[in-house]
Amino acid sequence: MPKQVDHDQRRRQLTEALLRIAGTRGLRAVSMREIAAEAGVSLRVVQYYFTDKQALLDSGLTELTARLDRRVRQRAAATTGELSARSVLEAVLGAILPTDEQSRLDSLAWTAYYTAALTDPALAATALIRPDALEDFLTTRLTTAQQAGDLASERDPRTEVATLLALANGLTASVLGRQRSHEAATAIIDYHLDRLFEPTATLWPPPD
Amino acid sequence: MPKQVDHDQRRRQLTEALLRIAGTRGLRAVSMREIAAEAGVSLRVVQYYFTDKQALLDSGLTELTARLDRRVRQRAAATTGELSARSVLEAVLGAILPTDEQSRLDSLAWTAYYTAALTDPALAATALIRPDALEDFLTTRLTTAQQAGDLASERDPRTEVATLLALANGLTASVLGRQRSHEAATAIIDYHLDRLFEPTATLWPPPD
DNA sequence: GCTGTTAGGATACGATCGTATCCTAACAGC
DNA sequence: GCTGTTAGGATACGATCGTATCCTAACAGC
Repeated sequence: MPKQVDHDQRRRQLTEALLRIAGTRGLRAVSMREIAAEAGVSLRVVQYYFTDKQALLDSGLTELTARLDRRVRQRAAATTGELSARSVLEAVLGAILPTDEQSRLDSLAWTAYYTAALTDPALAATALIRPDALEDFLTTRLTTAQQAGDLASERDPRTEVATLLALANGLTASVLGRQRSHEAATAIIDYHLDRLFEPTATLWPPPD
Repeated sequence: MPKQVDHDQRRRQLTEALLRIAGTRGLRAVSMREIAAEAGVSLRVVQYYFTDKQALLDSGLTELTARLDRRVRQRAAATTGELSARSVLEAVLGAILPTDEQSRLDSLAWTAYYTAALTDPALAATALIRPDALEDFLTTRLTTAQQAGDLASERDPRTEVATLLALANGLTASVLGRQRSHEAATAIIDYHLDRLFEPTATLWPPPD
């Protein structure tokens, strides 16, 4: 076996180049030649390590999913000891919102993929999977919190989780569009969580 | 002046063809020739009525904005007499969520435009305007409701409105991705509004 | 009826795209 | 040292893109 090259490393290098382009200039700007230029290799190398463009796009989507998953887990792990449902929610939602430049680029690329998948059957199967696992996990957490008395009994945990995830996605869109800062988005989520975990009975009657 | 043709009508016809393509096959599939085919005219006609592709895209975006605006106003007008803040919010949020096939197509096209604008300076100026007018209008409505005692005094009207709009956008994304039905999305919004307009003091103490 | 403008048919331009092909330098195994 | 495989350079393919150009049929104004 001559000229040993780490194929996985090569593919990673090219996938990262693709995601940089997608995050800065959009999926529209992603072409085989642009990826080659961004990765500093020739067009032939891109062709050599991926059978076709679709395989490259699939790889980008897989990497993006892995990155988001990693971010969520890292945030969750960072709240060691802190096992309250609220801190878990804060970690997950904080991982979804773009904060630094890198997560902004990834979030942009993800949005581009999601939107493309809405009208592209080749991407739909991979990009439009329902985030069931995350929703189930958070719902379980919230149900436990409710049983412990940390959440008002008339609240529905699953609906609350669905609300929070949709809210985080909606806020992400506005942050990407620079309509609000990520701090402003975080403040809105905190406000919402404040109301969610408020004691059931307020002590003063409504003024009338 | 020979051969009188209604230019505005022609441009509308072409703009609608563009939006049909954008809503079904994405902005990616929008080309001068595809628009011509969709509108049932020759390429030359498309060129004749729009100086270039960018002008056509701008026209599509303008029309889309007008349609959304029209939908919101129609829903608002349909709740005649019903002047409660909640019914106004229901009307606006219901107009944002895709319900029938037409609003789904428009919502898809809008999402495609918004996403493209995130990485395309030529669209950014028009597509990424902050929806200040709507947010201000709803905030004023909610503030009035609060003064009338329909909203708990510790709620912040502007944050609540921002939350609702972001929630509606997030839910729209999930409806477009067929991750939930528009009925399920509406139920989530109703649930949220139930909590928002709940009497301040609940009558029972939290179980502990 | 002649003339000038308008609406649009026909065709071609260079650029860029994904993909295919051909070829060679470099090295592992014998 | 010869041989066969691998990694990648060079180049070309047909398709499609936005745009430009050339030309003519149809009609309003005189």
